[in-house]
Amino acid sequence: MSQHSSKRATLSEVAALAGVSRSAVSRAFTEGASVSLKTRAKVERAAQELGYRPNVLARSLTTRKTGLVGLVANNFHNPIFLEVFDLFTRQLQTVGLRPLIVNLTEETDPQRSVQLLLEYQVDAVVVASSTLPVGFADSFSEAGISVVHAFGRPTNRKDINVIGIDNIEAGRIAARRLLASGYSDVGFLGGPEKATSTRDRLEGFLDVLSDYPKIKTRVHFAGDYTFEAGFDEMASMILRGLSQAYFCADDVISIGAMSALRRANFRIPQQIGIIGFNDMEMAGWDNIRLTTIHQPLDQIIEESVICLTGMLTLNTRKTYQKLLPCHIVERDTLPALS
Amino acid sequence: MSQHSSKRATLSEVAALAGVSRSAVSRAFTEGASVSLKTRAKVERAAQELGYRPNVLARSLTTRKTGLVGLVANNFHNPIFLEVFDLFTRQLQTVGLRPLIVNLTEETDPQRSVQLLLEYQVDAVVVASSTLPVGFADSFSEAGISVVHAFGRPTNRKDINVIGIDNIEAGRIAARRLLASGYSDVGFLGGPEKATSTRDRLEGFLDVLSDYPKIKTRVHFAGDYTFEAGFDEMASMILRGLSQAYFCADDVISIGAMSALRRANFRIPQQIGIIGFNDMEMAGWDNIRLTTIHQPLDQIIEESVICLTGMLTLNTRKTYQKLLPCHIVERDTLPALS
DNA sequence: AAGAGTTTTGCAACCGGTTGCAAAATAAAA
DNA sequence: TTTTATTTTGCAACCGGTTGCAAAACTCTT
Repeated sequence: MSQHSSKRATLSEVAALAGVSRSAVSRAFTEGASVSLKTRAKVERAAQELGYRPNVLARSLTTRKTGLVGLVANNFHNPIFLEVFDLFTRQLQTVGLRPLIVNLTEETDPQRSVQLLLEYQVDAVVVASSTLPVGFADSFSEAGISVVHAFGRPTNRKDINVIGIDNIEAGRIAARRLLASGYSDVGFLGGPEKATSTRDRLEGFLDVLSDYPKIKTRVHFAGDYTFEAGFDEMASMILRGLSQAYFCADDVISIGAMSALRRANFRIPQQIGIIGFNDMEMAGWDNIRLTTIHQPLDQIIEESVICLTGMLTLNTRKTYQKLLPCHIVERDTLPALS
Repeated sequence: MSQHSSKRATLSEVAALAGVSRSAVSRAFTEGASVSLKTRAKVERAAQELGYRPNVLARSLTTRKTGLVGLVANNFHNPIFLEVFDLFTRQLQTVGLRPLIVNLTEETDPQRSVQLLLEYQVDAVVVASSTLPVGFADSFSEAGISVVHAFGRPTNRKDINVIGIDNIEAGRIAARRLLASGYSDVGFLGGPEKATSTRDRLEGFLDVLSDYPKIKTRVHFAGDYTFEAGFDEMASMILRGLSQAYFCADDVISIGAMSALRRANFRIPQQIGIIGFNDMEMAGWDNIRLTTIHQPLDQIIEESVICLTGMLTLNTRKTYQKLLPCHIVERDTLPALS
């Protein structure tokens, strides 16, 4: 029967009620500490009575573990991020860690976010973004916080863990797929030109196509990983002349682009082929059915959390850099292969 | 020049380096505390030198304010929630509060979440959901944490703040709009039958229609606020016979339903009219253009945060229950009104 | 220069926990 | 029953801060 005065019960009060020392209470609430069953029972009864719950923050003062993990992101307008969020929060809470979200907007000062997470003594930071300036993750590491950069690009800095995909290879996969459909004029429609993810995907894309000089290649960038950016860019491309098929470096850009194409009465895939990137939930919706490159979200996030807990429990300092493979999932925006 | 030893600098170290007492350092970092400019300068230099940042958690021990706010949600599969998330995290960080996310899944024990937030000494909790069992928010309040239920339903419990919309009125608005188009056979397609939001919207919907006995009315429920649920339910409705227009009590359900209709070659709005609910970003996308009832997300969230900060600064205990008005945004899934 | 008023400072206690260490209690061996 | 080994317990110091209070250091008068 927990009782609820406005003030929260404390360790000492429990100790008093149970008739034991404060240490005893502390030990009763610590996994694997040395307490007899007798006292533990007494303590538990008293705690129950008072509705006592240990103060994790006070504890963290001596244990130096807060269980807090900073989750830094800047892409709150791409629906895939909801999936990322869902997976991260779930995974983290299953291993007993609590995500502290930082929404990096244009207004917020990145350096301030670093300080903020420092002040909250986070055990580690996850940077979940492919568009953050290279070197942003570094500043955490410089401040002495372990950091894993999910969806990041490998780096030769030894103190940054990176779990992501090989964007260059993804670009190649897309190019090869378009070649397999026999197109002779193909385009790339990326996200922000400065985003490493877009640059890498483009690099791989061109890498393959450079072996086929007869195939015409065009390159465009949407300013953002958003529907509007995809729509607008495609709308202007329509006026300037189109390729036969496009690799859009993000699903939501693909959807925007397709929307512009349909509005201009192009039929997909008969007249224009599209291959996207990410394979977000929505790509499989019946009214979209986007052929796209699947990014193994759940694996990336699972590995990230594994990496995290690894660093926290045994605090090994070995760096973890892992790129997971992508694959195409065929739907209805490219002609079926024979 | 901050220097970065592996260990973080502490108050005492700064005090030593600056040649002042620990209290002085503490005061230098406290807004409006009594320190001379001279000492403040000394402290700031030393702090800079050591890369010192105060430990917020240690501070919270005496101040009894952590700056942490629990953000509890269970709808990580409805794209609108990304918008909710974006707004909440932004708003909270502008007032200096940090969101601690709890992802309530089927596996997680709700009571455990309550304890967890208690252990982390959150200053308050925001429950952001319209589908959580009535009385869930209560358990926080019972545990002595102030709670605001965003998107909730008004309650006569005096200790729960509710900021949301009048779902019953929203149902009425939808019904009137369908009447205005002259339909004589209309349907309701809700979310989970037990969700209060769905029940209330239905109540309002039927309330209006009960005055028009000649108009045929059908009621259906999708099991979930998801695309698939909307798609599947509509698919089965198609087999059982359709009304002329539907009020779908959520945008993502609407999109699923429309997808099923289009696949069965129904034309929208010519053959079947649809009005949704929420007005999420995607509803305005060019390939969707859903006529829908706008829910004032930003206002709800802004008010929620205002309510929160109100309770925290002046800790008034007066309850705040506010329902904001909704309005229709006309797009292309209902015939235009003359 | 002494006194009164105001601001700044440091001491020491406290916030709610943990933990090394030695003493006390218990169990096992002789 | 005494001795020895093992487990359990409480003391006291500590984690990194804050804060009431009285003393110290400044002002400003007179």
